[in-house]
This record gives sequence, C-alpha cells and structure tokens, in this order.
Amino acid sequence: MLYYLFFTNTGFNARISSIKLMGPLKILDISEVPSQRSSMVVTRFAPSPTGYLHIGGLRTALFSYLWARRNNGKFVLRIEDTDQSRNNEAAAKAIVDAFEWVGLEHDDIITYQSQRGEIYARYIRQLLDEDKAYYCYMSKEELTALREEQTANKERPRYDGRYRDFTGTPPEGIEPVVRIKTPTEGTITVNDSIKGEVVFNVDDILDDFIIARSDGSPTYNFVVAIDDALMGINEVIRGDDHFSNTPKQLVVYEALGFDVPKFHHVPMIHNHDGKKLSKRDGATDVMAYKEMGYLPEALLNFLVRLGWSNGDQEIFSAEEMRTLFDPANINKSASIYNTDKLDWLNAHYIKNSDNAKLVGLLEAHGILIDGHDKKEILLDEVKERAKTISEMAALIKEILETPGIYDEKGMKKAFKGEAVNVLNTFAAKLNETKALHLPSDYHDVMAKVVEEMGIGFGKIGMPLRMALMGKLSGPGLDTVMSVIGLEETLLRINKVIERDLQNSAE
RNA sequence: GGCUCCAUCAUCUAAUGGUUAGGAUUCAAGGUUUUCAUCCUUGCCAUAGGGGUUCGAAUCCCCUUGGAGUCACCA
Repeated sequence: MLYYLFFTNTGFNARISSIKLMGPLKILDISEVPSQRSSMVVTRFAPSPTGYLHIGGLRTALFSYLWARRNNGKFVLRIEDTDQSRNNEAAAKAIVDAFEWVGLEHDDIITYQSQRGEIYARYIRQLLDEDKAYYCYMSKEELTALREEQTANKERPRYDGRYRDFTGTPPEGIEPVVRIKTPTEGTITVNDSIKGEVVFNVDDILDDFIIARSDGSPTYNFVVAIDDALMGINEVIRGDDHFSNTPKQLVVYEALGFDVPKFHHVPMIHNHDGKKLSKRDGATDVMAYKEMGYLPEALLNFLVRLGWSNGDQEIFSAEEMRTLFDPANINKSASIYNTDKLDWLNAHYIKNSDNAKLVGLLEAHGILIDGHDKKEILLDEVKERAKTISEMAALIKEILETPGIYDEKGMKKAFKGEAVNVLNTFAAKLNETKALHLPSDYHDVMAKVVEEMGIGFGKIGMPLRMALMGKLSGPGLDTVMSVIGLEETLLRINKVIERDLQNSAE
C-alpha cells in the first residue's frame, strides 16, 4: 500500500495515448503513470542493501542530491531489495544514518522494492497480454548447454529466442520465466550527458532477457525502469557501471510507454590498483570516517571534487555546492581514491571550526573538556596541529596527562650541562611569581630566566619540554603550562629532574 | 573474448583550436617557531605513442598501446 501513498497528490496525470489498456486480467491504474515530465527535477539514490553506505555510493548520492537541490527539485531514496536479505530495514537505516551524519536529506518516504511486488506483477502481466513478453520453458540445464555451445563456436552467449513465438504445449514440470521481446535488429541510442550519444548495435548486446524469474520475482533491469518512471525520476545520476544496462532498460521504457529520463553516468572511483572501489579496499564505509575523526564537511568537499570541478575552486561550503554543482562539469574519466587531500581538507575544516563545536566532537572521542577553564586556549593551540578529531583527542590527552614515559634520546639531548640547574631556577621563579594564568605570563618567566642566566631559549626549552611532554616535540610550552596550571607544572618539572638524577646515577 | 567507455604532473583537476600547459594535494628546500605542527615563499613533476587536418592541436580525425566497465533466473 506504500506505493499508493507515493503517487497520490503528486500531480501525475493519466497518459493513455501510449499505454494500451487491454486484456481482461488487469486494469492499469493510470493514476500511477507519470505524464508530461514535470519541470521539477527529481533525482534518486537507489542502493542495494549491503548494510552500510559505500564511499562511492555517497558520491553519487551527493551529486544527485545537489542537482535536485540546485533545481529546487526532489531527491528520493529507493532500496533495491528485490531479492533476498531480510534486514533491509536495518540497511536502509544505516544509509539514512550516514546521510544524516553528512547532512544529506532525502525527500518523501523511502521506497522498498520488496514491497512493490504487486506493481511489477501487473506490468509483467501487461506485457504478456500485449504480446511484448512471453513465457520461456527452457530449463537451466538447456540454457547452460546452449551457452557452452555458443562459447565453443566463439559466438556471443545469448538466448536464441526459441520460445518467442511458441504456441505448442509447454513441457511438463518446468516453471517458466518471462522474457521480454527485444528488437532483433537496428540500434539503440543512449543519450548521456557525460558520455554523449552512444549507439549500441542491438545484435551485439541484446537478447530476450528475463524480466521475471521462474518464481515470479522480477529482475533488476525491469524494475529499475518501472520504479524510476513511476516515481517520476527524470534525471538519473548513477555509476558508470550501469551504463551498459541502459539499453535493456530503454527497451522496458519503450515497451511500457514511459518517458525516458535524462541520464548522467558518473565515472567510477578506482582504488590504487585502478580497479573499481570495493569493500576489500579498506575504509569504504562512510561511517568509518566518522570514527576516524573526519568532519562531514571535509568528506563531502573531498567527494564533490572527485570527478567534478568548478574551475580552480577547492573549498566548497555546503551552500556553495548546492548552488554550483552541475553535472555538465563532471569529468569523463575515472578517478583514483587517494585520501591525501581529504586529510588536508579535514585539517582545514578543523582549523576553521569554532571551539564549541570541537568540544562536542571531542566527546565522541573520550575527551571531556567542556568544564576546563582553559579550554579555549587549549583548543586554539591544538586545532592548528591535528588532521583528525582523533589526533586532536590524542594530543589533548598528552597535554593533560602527566608524562609516564620519557623519550630516552630526548633526555640525553636535553639534559646536558646546566639543564637541571635551569629547571630549578625556573621552578623557583615560578613559585615567587604571582598571578600566573595566561601563556604570556609563563612566557615572561621563561624570558626572565633566560635573561638572568644569560642563556639561549633552547637551554630552557628542551629540558622543560621533556618535563612537560616527555619528548622534544609538541605544542607551545607556555600554552601547556597555562592549561595545566602552576601546580601540575611544578610537579612535572620535579618528576623529570628526579628521573634525570636516577639516570645519571645508573 | 564481444560490446562500450576512458587517457593532462605521483594524486584530484583547469585550459571547450592560439597560455611560458594553470591551480590544489603529496614530496623537497627555505623562512617563521625554544621544538613539532600550522602558516608563508620557492622548487620538482604532465598533455601515453604514432600518423593526419590546420597558419596554429592537450583540444578535431585515424591507428597503436594501456586502463576500466559490462556481458546471470545479482543488483
């Protein structure tokens, strides 16, 4: 009953001229058939339920979404679950969750092919009645045998049409499949905005393909065409891998008298081996990027530039994408999935995020600093040096926790000569100075020690860095001291001095 | 193998017959920084090959080579 919800009130008018109502068995519900293409752009994303949203899927979904939004149209979601799998709801949820995370919104309710069996059955019935399709009683064994013979003769494996005009008595014990009558000669032209007009020779690619299996269930190329037509999809943006199926779908459009949508076949995303990106290529689950600490705006920005461009522009806000995206600027060649640029974009978006937002994102990575009185100073320091939120979380932890281990090489390098003396002097100076709050307060004390002892900044920098961070690299020392406070600073200094004495004693 | 598509720096791409072939990322060097990172500056790196057409070709045509997709009672 879902499908009725879909097509009521959507403004589709009857289109009787090209659909002949015939046969006693069915009455076509003409209210479902879209008529003149409405001027509104309607795009769709039609994944099969694999349990998660694939990174390549997200890109085509993004393109479809952007194009619909740019045209004030609709972007709808359809789950292609004609076959197996009972956890379609869960799969749909995974997709919607991922959409939600990146901020893509689909319109209308979600369509499930598994719930539309009646519709497909009616159209199969219709084609049979109109003699545009027929039952084929060939067994799987016979089919295999035929194919083997054809292959042996170096012919293209194809159904030979033996039941096309069959009028005799069907063989016993065979549940027939339904095949559609395809043209036997001539050409089919696919008009694609990206590939141009591609002409297929019917003899090279077609045979009477199956539209209903022996158990009555419809097959992919049949249902896509029906669903796209009934859902009013007038612009199909999908992966390149569907391109060679398109002629078959065109046959279905033709047989049913549906308007053909505009096609945009987007080139694939390849992995490092130059092959189609698949599950085996590591992080292809969109939600994995959330866990790794990527921001959705970075991921979208990265994906929108994969196969599409707008001159030299690299940075796109969501708003800019929605106003600038145009499938006319989609590249013709496949692109390789390389996340170097994603890291750069992510760092860029982290640097430009406000701290309140970062506080929230860090919570998911186990860092609770909302109550910290120096959180602004801390975040300002740390967001300049993290490529991901998880890196940021790790860095904050390093700052906030007293070092447990000390880099040995660093210790040797930092604690030559007067280091302990310098640290003691510095600690004493800190103790006698009042009102230490800001990084600049601590910096002033360091400057004073350097000046009074007549040494370079490095002489205090290195041992102090070992004291505070346990290693010789990291964030600004004055900032660290400001964030952890005087007490913790003194504690860390004493700890590293003890540590050094132990080492020297050994 | 048949059919179809594709081919500019390592990677993402710009240049729709006239540019020293541009930008970004990566990488390298320098500057900034007490260190690291950020940031700034500079540098390295490409029209797959061969033929045409044209005054002029990355761009149009042909061939070669390479790559990809697809050929199911999967989607």
